[in-house]
Amino acid sequence: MTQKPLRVVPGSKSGGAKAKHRRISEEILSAIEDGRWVPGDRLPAEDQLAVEMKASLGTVQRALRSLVQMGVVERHHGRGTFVTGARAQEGQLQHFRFMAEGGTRLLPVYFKIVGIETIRESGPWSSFFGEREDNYIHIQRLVNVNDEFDVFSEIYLPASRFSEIAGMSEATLNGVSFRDFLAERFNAPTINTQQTMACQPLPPRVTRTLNVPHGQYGIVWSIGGLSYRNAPITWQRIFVPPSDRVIEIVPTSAAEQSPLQEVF
Amino acid sequence: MTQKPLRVVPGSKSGGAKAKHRRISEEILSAIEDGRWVPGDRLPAEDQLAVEMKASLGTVQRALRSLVQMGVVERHHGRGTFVTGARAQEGQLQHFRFMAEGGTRLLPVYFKIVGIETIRESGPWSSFFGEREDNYIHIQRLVNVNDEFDVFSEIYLPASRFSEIAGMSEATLNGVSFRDFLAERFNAPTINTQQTMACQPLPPRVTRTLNVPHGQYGIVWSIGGLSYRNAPITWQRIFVPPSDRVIEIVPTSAAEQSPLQEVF
DNA sequence: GATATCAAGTCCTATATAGGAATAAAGAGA
DNA sequence: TCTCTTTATTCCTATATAGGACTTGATATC
Repeated sequence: MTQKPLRVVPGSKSGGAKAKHRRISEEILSAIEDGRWVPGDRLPAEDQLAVEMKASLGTVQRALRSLVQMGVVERHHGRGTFVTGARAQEGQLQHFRFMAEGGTRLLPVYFKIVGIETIRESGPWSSFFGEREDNYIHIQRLVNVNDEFDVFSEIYLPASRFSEIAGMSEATLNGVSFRDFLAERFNAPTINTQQTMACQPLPPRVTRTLNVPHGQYGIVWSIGGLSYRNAPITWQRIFVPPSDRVIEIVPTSAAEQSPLQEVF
Repeated sequence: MTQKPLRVVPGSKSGGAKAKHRRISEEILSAIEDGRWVPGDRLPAEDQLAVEMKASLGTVQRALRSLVQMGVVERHHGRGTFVTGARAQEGQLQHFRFMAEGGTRLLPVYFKIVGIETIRESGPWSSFFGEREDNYIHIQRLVNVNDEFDVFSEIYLPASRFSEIAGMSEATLNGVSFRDFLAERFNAPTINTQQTMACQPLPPRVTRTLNVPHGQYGIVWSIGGLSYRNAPITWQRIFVPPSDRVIEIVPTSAAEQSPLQEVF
């Protein structure tokens, strides 16, 4: 009796063989993840990459376009291809911005650290980071917006990866953007986020710090920060008390969600 | 004396001549905007498009990839290229989702219209739509989440474009997703959004409808819906009273902000 | 009638090649 | 010294071509 031919499941990517342009993208991405290239570095020219990768020019170009799309590299006509640095948004938080109601001008913000500690408690952050992690650095900050109103921000970092931070002084950390800081010092850029929101009573430590009535309602906004390949790196929570100030939600991806006419 | 050669400003796209692949993208996009192709339609095959557009296959493919990126078309191996329909997310609002705290399951929602009127007042919506529009259809809805808690939603539509809706009965409009409805009936898909948020006292008509105490604080969430080429089509505002329920923020772009491994 | 095979249509990947355009640095000329 | 020109490097666009892979429907076979 003859061997019955294998019936290939429709829709399956036969064998999981990845396209070459994709393999190249991943290879370059891995190199960046590993720190073989760091933000600001120039990659080899595309024709040279083509030789190294044993691919044609067009294939390498396509791979690089994917990385541009992801916000991992930037390309400049005539200059080269560069690993994207965490570009600091002057005086702004990174996942959202403040503006006056109806206005267009962004409002400047200032941070002040009100507490750093290492904790073992679990909470929403532990399910975000997964079960392997059990020590967290917990940093609480007071965020002032345009000298007018305050927001409370707290960040949870896995202690194993960022242990150096636990030893830093408040003076060192004051005023820094953690998004930039982690990207530059730890090669852990935030590429994407997971966000949830609710209107709830603010916890006592927050109402005390913000100097609003005990039990005041506010927006409780949780932001999980993900890096390359969706690896979790930060979990933060923002407490926003009532105010006229309106928060503009910015895109969650580093690949600056370009206006449509720029997508091409 | 000889004519001084024109000094070209560095960085200028000499003459504004657009790349061919981009011109093709825009041509197809225009056809879709004009309704020459409607959601679900299959576009001509890529090699046929190449002939029509007097371009090579690779160029057409690149143009089509841009449109996929924008969420305007979908391509299926072996089947064809299709204009993206507004895919209904069963029982879910379109700009955000509800889930229980810490849970992963999305909660179903139900709409009930509590008021339709045509108004002339101006407000945040008028600056969003621009000054030319002065009549708006104002639709207020009660949104029930999982039989457990309620949210208030209101939508402002420019009356000139959507006048038919003003004449529709509540029965017709009850339960529909306006995002899908506008996409299908008016060829006005929401491609992108502008969002702002604040914690503020809920207005009386909202507290009455939601049956919460007068003056209760809540999240006031404004969402401006934009279509192709960032043309404004809807302005809506969601009032979220306090609750344990946590809202998951979904990406604002129709181009399903794919997880990183799918970007390639 | 059910199943297997085949063929056409379509998208997907990849290559080799050509010339254009932006940038930066080296060199020529006043 | 300053300005202009040239050159090398680099990215950008576009073409023509080849073969592979998925889907669908028609055809042949049992």
